[in-house]
Amino acid sequence: MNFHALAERLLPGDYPSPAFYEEKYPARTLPKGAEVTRLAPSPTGFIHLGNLFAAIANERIAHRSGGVLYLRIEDTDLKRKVDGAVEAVISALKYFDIQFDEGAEIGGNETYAPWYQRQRAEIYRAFAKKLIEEGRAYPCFCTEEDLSALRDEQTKNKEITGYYGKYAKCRNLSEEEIYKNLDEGKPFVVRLRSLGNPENKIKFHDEIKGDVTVTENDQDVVILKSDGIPTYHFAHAIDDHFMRTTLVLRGEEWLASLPIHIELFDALGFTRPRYGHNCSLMKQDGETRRKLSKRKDPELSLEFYRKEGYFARAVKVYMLTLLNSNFEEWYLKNPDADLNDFPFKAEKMSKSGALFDLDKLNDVSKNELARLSVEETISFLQNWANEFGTEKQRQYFSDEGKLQAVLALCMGIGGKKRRKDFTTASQAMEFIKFFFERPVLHESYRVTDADKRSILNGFLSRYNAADDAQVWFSKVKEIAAENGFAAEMKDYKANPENYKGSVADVAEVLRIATTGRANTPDLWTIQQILGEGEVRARIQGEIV
RNA sequence: GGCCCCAUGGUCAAGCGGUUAAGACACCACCCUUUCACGGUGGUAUCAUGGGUUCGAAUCCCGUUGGGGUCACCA
Repeated sequence: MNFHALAERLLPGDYPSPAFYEEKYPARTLPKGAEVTRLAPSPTGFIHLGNLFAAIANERIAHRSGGVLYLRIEDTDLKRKVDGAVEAVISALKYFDIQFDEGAEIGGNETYAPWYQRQRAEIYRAFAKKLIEEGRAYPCFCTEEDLSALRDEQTKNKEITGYYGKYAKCRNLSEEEIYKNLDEGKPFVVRLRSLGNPENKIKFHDEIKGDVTVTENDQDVVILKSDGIPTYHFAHAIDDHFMRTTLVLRGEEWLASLPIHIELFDALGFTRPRYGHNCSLMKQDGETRRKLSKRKDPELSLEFYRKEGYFARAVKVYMLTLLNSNFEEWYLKNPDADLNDFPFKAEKMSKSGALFDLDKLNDVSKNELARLSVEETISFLQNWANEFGTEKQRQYFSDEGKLQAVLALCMGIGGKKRRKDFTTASQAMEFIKFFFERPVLHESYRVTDADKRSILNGFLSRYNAADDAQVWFSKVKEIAAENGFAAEMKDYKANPENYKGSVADVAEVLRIATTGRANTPDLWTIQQILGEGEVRARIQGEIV
């Protein structure tokens, strides 16, 4: 068979030689040990926690080593394209401080452009043509029906499915048959002529999983689809070679196709990059757990976390604790260090998939938010409110002095210990709501209606906003004594049967009347912030 | 089903042949306290299973079980 003639018929025209491309996309000059990693999403525009998880790992490894992180868009499948998706990916990741050095819509080092695979069609065809010329690839005229019939038959016979060996019908088509099909205008794909034998095992070192054994590939995989666009596998080999990726860090769902990639790199005469296959983030789904899925878990989209108002750094810290098991310990020891100073290591990544734990994220969030100053908190809350808050919430920011006082109280500024009441912006806004809006729903009082009125009236007759906290509380004690409640906690604890309750119960009545809630930060301070008129009005409103 | 990966408390996990099997989250109790939050002290709870190897196994080997992934002209 004249492979050159066939190649010319299949992919007519002159294509540059491999040497040309080797020169066009030269090896990078980078310091020793520097890693070139990449993110290569398809442009669906949807990113979830799992993507962020992988993105952080790639970013850290590139930048810790003084290397490069680039963004390549795998748009070989037209069905997946969504407008504005690339910008959405970039901005979502930027929110978590993940910056690309080069790539689609970013630019940077133009040497390795373009970063959209559709714009790289020529190079894929050049190498496909070369493989055809070498007899390592061939046209296949099988239709989708042929293929699914084949699959059905193989399934029925309990054989391995796929296009391989004796099942690869078009593999040994005669020259006449090929040209006849071509003359008839039949569409074709280009398949790799696999030389592998699944009996052979390949020992392979994975940067995360360690030594793994994989089976040699024997599938004649499609490398060029009928529209002349490469499949992922082929594009991966070409792009990661010519973009000079040193470390391919990707999800472990790719481990199964690693044999294909190994054979492709060999067939093309490229040196393989190193690989690390990271486990995916899992989600509890009923009795079992499964990989996060963009279809099934919309609540795990990054957008969800922005809407809830999770603090970006908190999400990142949590991801880091899952990513590198020694991160948490390091962070405890170096609470003030830059996160980027953490010595991130691929080999410290877990081999088994971690269950996403919202409790833990919330705990991290509380701690992170408790590190902020009042000013930082205001700007964090305001950014959130401007985008996701209600009109009323945005008005909280109009009286900045009041807001500062509220936050200082709720965050425990000035006290010995910071409070940790805030987990997200939306929750914090809800938490401080009663300072700005009269509570509509009050928690139920636990004293009798008569006691409630008596306590509230007793407070109103004594209340003076000029009182300091001590005087104020001594008045509360008076009210307690007057109504048959113990003024001193220790008296109550000693003889609970002698009292209706304690001063704590009295304070609770005042707290609910003032804020609508049974649990709040210090009540005296709250009343100071609210002002005498507002306090009286609220309490009066509860005496009906 | 074939192939591959994985397996320490409810969750994330340390551990690399000898430990009372760390730590964090969650949970419980107590302390602090006018409530809550914070903080403090203590507690419940883990080596999937069966065989080896070894003086000695969570750690090494084999089987079993369980979980996950993958088997496209999608990535």
